[in-house]
Amino acid sequence: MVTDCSNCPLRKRDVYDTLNTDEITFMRRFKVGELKVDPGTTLLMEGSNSPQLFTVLKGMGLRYKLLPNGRRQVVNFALPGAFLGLQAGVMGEMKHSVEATTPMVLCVFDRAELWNLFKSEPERAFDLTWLSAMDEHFLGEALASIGQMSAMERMCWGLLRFHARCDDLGLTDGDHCPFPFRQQDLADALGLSLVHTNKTLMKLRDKQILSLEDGKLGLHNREKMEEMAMIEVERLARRPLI
Amino acid sequence: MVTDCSNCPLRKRDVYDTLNTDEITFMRRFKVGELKVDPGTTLLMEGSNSPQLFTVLKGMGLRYKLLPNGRRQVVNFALPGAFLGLQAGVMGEMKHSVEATTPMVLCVFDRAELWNLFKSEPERAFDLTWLSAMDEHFLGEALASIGQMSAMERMCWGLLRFHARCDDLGLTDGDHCPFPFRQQDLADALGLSLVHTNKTLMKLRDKQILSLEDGKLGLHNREKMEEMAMIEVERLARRPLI
DNA sequence: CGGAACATTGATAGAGCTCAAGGAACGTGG
DNA sequence: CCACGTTCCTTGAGCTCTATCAATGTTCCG
Repeated sequence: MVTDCSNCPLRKRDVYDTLNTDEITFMRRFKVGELKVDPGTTLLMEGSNSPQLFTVLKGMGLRYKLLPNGRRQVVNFALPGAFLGLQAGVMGEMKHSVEATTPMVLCVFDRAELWNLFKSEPERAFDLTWLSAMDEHFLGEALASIGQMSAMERMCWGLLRFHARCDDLGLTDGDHCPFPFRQQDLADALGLSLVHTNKTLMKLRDKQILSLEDGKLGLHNREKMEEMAMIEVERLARRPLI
Repeated sequence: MVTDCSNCPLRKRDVYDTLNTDEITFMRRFKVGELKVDPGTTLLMEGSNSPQLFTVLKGMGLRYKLLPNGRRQVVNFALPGAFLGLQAGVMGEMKHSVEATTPMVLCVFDRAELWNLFKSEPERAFDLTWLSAMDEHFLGEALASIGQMSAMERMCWGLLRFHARCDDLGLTDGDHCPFPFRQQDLADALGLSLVHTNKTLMKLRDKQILSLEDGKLGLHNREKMEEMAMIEVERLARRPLI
């Protein structure tokens, strides 16, 4: 049973822009199907030129780059609402891979239609650029964190950001949000070793600042974390959804 | 004397797409003027909502983020052909600052016209998204380098990338290319301390791998550098120019 | 000449890495 | 139902890479 765009579960959230009838009609045509994948599935591969673009409907995944020396950099987390494959869409080649961490459900779009979107749906095209600029913003912030902050600061930054993103999506329950990733994934995202990631988490647990177990992350002292991460978590007014 | 779009000095380079007459007409209307600035001038400020967008015609600058603790992360170098201000254009706020390092000449565009560009010039809109995706690609690579590589590897990566970019623009002279930045800038770009940046450069100089003096960077053993940086420098076929 | 900006170099310390080992949870097959 | 392998988390020890501190050198300019 495929979800219809007019009934998109994501779009009901406040953070997402609403669409008029014509726009929904276009999206319905643009969408060619739905894809359900198991954990561990590679959705897009670095260097490949996928004929398909995706929007995450449910579940979580990882965007990452593999280095020739075997190391891995997690470039971002893929949460519901994320648009995957834009690089292949405009540049002809993915610059990172995307892998499912949990079971996922994705809207599938035909890449060949992307050009029509730019030609006949300038609002959607604008939204796409918005999403791209947003990804760029996030990457810039990640770069600044990894380049300039200590392990403890990075950890607070990363988990605060993740929690805030979940909050926008209505996935939080009080201080808690889902966190289906391994410590190794977190380490690869923050540019830390697994061991040091574990020890840093332990310190934060000992201080009752956070909890992380059974795939649940709990932030019990966000003020302290924001202080260490040197950020104030801004809440997004709205964001587009493709 | 303002450069006319039909006579754009950048567009003559092979790497840039060519435009037809209609497209040039639009660009001419989109372009509202030219700006010359001295070294040190801040072109765009993080958090601001600039009414203007720029394309770099001549000169070089830095894109950077300042952290509350006073540290700075250089997010990218701004070279001729770079489009500045897209974040403010689509998201309403710059997420990093841009500063001139050398004297610069910039094409100035009216941000209010950006929406018209999306509505009436889908090819240009597509190009804009291309540029945004390219920036995202670069940031992802930088993140992987800073997150996963040693100081020596990062240094080789950064300088190779910079040199290759200059090469695309025809700014190289044999192994040499301009490098008007301070070691502190390089340090802030690579997430290293100034002292360690200096020592790493010294090692590479001692090994005759590179030279860096009088604002000129020389790569004398690119093979070795590529080996350390774990990259192969790909040459871009073409890229759009706004 | 004095000061500012930038590059260079040595000494020291510490944050974070690697190596190594053990524990907990879980699924599979005998 | 238990043994065993696998995956992930945890912890200790030692070491190294890189940061920080401090000082000196160089160039340029007012």
